[in-house]
Amino acid sequence: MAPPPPSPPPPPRTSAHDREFLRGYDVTQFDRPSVTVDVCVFTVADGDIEVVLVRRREPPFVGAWALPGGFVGIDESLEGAATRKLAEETGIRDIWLEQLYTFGEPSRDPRTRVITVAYYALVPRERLEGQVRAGAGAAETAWFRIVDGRGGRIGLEAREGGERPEMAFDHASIVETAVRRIRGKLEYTTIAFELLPREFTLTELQQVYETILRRRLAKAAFRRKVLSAGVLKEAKGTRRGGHRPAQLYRFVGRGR
Amino acid sequence: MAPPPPSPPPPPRTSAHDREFLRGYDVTQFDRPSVTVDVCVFTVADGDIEVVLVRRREPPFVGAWALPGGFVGIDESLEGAATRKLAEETGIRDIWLEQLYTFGEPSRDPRTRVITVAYYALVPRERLEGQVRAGAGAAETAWFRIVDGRGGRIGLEAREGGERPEMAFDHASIVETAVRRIRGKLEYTTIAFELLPREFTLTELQQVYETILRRRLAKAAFRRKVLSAGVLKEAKGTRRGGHRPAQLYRFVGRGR
DNA sequence: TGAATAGTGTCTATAAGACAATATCCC
DNA sequence: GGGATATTGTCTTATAGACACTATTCA
Repeated sequence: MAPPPPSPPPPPRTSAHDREFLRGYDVTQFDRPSVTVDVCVFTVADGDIEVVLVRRREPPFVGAWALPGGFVGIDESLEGAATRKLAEETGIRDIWLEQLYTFGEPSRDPRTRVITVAYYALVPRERLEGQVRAGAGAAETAWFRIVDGRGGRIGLEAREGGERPEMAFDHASIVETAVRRIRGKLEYTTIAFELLPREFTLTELQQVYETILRRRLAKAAFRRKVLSAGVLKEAKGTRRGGHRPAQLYRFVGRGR
Repeated sequence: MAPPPPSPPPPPRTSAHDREFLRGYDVTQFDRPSVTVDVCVFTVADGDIEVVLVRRREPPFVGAWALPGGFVGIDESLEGAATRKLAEETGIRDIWLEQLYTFGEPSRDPRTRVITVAYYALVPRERLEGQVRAGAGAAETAWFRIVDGRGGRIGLEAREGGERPEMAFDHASIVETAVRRIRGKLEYTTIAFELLPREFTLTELQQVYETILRRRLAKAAFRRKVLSAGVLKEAKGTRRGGHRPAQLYRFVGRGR
């Protein structure tokens, strides 16, 4: 092989010509959509997936349940906006967050054209005890169990009385997309660990998988597979509770 | 189980209160980012992945290579905008398209705050012969081979002389994200078939997999797996060429 | 000691990888 | 027939699922 020739220094990101153009650039020359973020925060509790919603106290959809979210600041990153709105409206902070999908049908918001970048978050149940409270723009926050309905639809569990909570905008569709994404990624990523505290037992891990996948897994095979993946490290103690104590593990990812 | 009570009719999507509010709603009360779409069109040719780029003839980044894309119309869906801009700038139309990710770092465009919703598309090589041409806003279009560089980076193949084509904005990062996504989804979806014509041989299918995954696959195992998946139907003819002719297949998905 | 859960061992069925044998075409 | 590729068969190895057995704690 011939040795590679020396590479020239990279050109500047903006040229002098560009800078001149930019001075005369008018951002108002096009009609622009508004951009929001919405966040689906999920946890696993007692064999169910749950999502946190806030009750709207401003139009549109006053009184309906919505995902925490809101407008993106002009100098704010998308993930930054998602983190900020989540903290403002629900008090939840310092959690794992990942972009889900961007929903932009022209009719999805009755006010005007609004494109929303949806995120999903997974959080251990314990982290939330006493932490969730209604903040700015939210009249109330609550957890809703996710259930699988007929026709493969995924939605909120019906209340006593049989009616399902009404969701604002296309947020029901966003939640459904998020649940499908999590189910898909569960098997080839390590997102399950985001739903568990720092230390956990293999049975607790298996319960997370069983809840999200909606089926029982064989215990022996599950343990073999998880342990051979080499992403867990034995922790010091055990979890005790009336029976044989269970070894605690910690997620360490590849290596270490 | 108790029989479910009759469910009340769903409430209207917007209430009278909402409508009154909307009459007075001022969309200009917030600073709004601009929103664009960008499209990564990939094909597989001669053992390489290739992406189509257009040379910019307007600032910023005049002369640099960019993904086909542009501003989203105020009443236009995101996918509609992606389809439209792709046709306008490259002449490519009627192809499979899927949303990739939304890039929104505040500094990613020197003009103003621009959030871009990126899409990726897969198209059979044959479909493009003579179809790709530079259109509105593009000085030139060209195909670039994708190569894996040191440190796990994915980028454009260097030209003769050793320099790599300069890409506008954060488009190099978008292309890299798209290639990773395709590599990941190849194994658990049927996107590979989007890269092949209506009828193809199993060897051609295997070559698509080998190109994208960058490794040789065992022929017997590959055939067993693909055929047992039940998504192919034998087509009428064979592909002839100096050797034993190969059976043609057609992708039919589940069932039929 | 018994109930309950943790953890391990074994057998079988299935799938993946390696390798080779056979089949069919064109020249 | 020879070259080249298509297609199938077989053997080995790895993995998943089912099932049962052992281990440990607390009441």
